[in-house]
Amino acid sequence: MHTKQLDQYVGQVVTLKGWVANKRESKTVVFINLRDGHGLCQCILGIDDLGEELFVEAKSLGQESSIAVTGTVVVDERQIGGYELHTTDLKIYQNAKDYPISNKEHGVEFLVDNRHLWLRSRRQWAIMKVRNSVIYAIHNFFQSEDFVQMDAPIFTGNAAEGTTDLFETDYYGKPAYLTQSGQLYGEAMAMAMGKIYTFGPTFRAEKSKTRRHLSEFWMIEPEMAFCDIFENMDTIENFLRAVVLEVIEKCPEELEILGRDISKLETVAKPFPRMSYDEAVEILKGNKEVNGQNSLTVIQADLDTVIARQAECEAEIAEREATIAAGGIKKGVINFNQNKIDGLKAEVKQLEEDQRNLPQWLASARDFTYGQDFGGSDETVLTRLFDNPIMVYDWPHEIKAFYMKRNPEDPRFARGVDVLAPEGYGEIVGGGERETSEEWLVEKIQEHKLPMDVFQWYLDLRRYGSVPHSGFGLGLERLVAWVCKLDHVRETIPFPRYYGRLEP
RNA sequence: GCCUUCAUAGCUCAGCUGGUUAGAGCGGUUGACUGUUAAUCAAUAGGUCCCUGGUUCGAGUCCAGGUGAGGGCGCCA
Repeated sequence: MHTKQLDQYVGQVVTLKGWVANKRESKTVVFINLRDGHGLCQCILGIDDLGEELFVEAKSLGQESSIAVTGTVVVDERQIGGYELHTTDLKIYQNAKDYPISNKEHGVEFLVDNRHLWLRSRRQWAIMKVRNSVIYAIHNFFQSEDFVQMDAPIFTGNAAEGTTDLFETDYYGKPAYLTQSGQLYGEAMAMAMGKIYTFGPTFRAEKSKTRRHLSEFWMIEPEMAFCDIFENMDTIENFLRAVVLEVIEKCPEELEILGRDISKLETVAKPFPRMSYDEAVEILKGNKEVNGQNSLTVIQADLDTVIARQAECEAEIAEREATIAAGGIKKGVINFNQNKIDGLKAEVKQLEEDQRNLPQWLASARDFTYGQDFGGSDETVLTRLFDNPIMVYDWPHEIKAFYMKRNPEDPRFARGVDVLAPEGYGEIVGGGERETSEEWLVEKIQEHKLPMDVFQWYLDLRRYGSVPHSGFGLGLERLVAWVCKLDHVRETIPFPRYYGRLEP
């Protein structure tokens, strides 16, 4: 029995077990918002129903105390969830005191330090539910398409894309690395099973302090035999569309709590724009328009909007501060204004950040040198013109991994594809068609100065029944961050690991 | 690795061009009051102003170094 099942028990006596999310008390009645992991329910504890002794105990309950309440389920439209419990009995498992996370605002560091408790708050609950649905939808898609799920090893002796940024461990006296990608193993498995996908943790020792990097994250890597880059792009598009639409359908309440504008996600039903690297560079540099819009002027306009908004915020702060300073108003009104001011000041800080970054991004896009990889800011500038994920393919082969297949019609390019999410979320998928020629692969391994001996088993795949094959890697946390429209990927995983963070 | 912003009460923040006794709200405690929704009202406790050194008659405030954190770049998913 939990709070999401109350609709089946209207008028009946039930017992709910959970935690005190919030409490308001008076002389003869205590209101408790009970949180049980499924939802919330307001419980009314009256002195006449409980008796003097229990009522006094109820009054003393601190936030996050664990309790069981028994009472009658009553419909009440005003309440979260639509029901409330007229309580007649109370069992206290523990009366918790001094719970550190209040219902007020907190800073990032404090919240992450208290991640084990922060997970209980409503927003975090919603994110974890969305993450769960995303994971379920991913399995659902691949299983229904006859992919076999496989687990790639986490200890590896080789490095798919070079040895930098790897976590080294001691493996019976030899160096071993925590996996950066299961792809090479996925390729081997695809030759056995036809279509496979991995779903596992990945480790990168990048010293990145940005809102889209983690040291430990979860990656989904499908690999398909007899599949070229264009079929690969079809799969990516169908896959992302299926996952996002399923999450929208299953998590309306969670997305509502997060304040997510669903219409911005529903666009995935439309085709994803596809463009070559060459075309993307032209758009990025402002030489080519998209739907009559130029990337550079749009970003400049964004900057102007930011400046205007900051002026608005500062005017409102001054106005509210004057209201408080004038005096003669109730404490509640002061609090209300003070909270608004706090919120506005946080927004101003963000806007100031934007004002420092946007001009840099603009310059970076304008001065982009053909042949380079796109940086984080370039991705943001480029995707600003689209309302759907975009797919960029045919990259200069020099900047792509050694296993990427050359375009047979134009060997300057490798058949890689990056999927860039809208709303500034950047690269969520990287993939491509794999090189099939042993000779070209050997050449590339030497070019990248990688140790040939650890790739012998991989080269075997080209010696025994080599076929065209493709695959991609999806970063789970970046996908969840986009679906939820979060500021930072660290909120998408229960216990984030990123540069400088190992606890809790 | 580079650039940038910041560090004041348990939490979120204010503290002006340096000035003697360190401020608010929330949270805690006590009381009042109320079908309340981050309730409200009153009282009350709570501080090594991150650390070290410097300038000064005087430093939370200025300077240098350190430590920790936020963000951006590079790299990536």
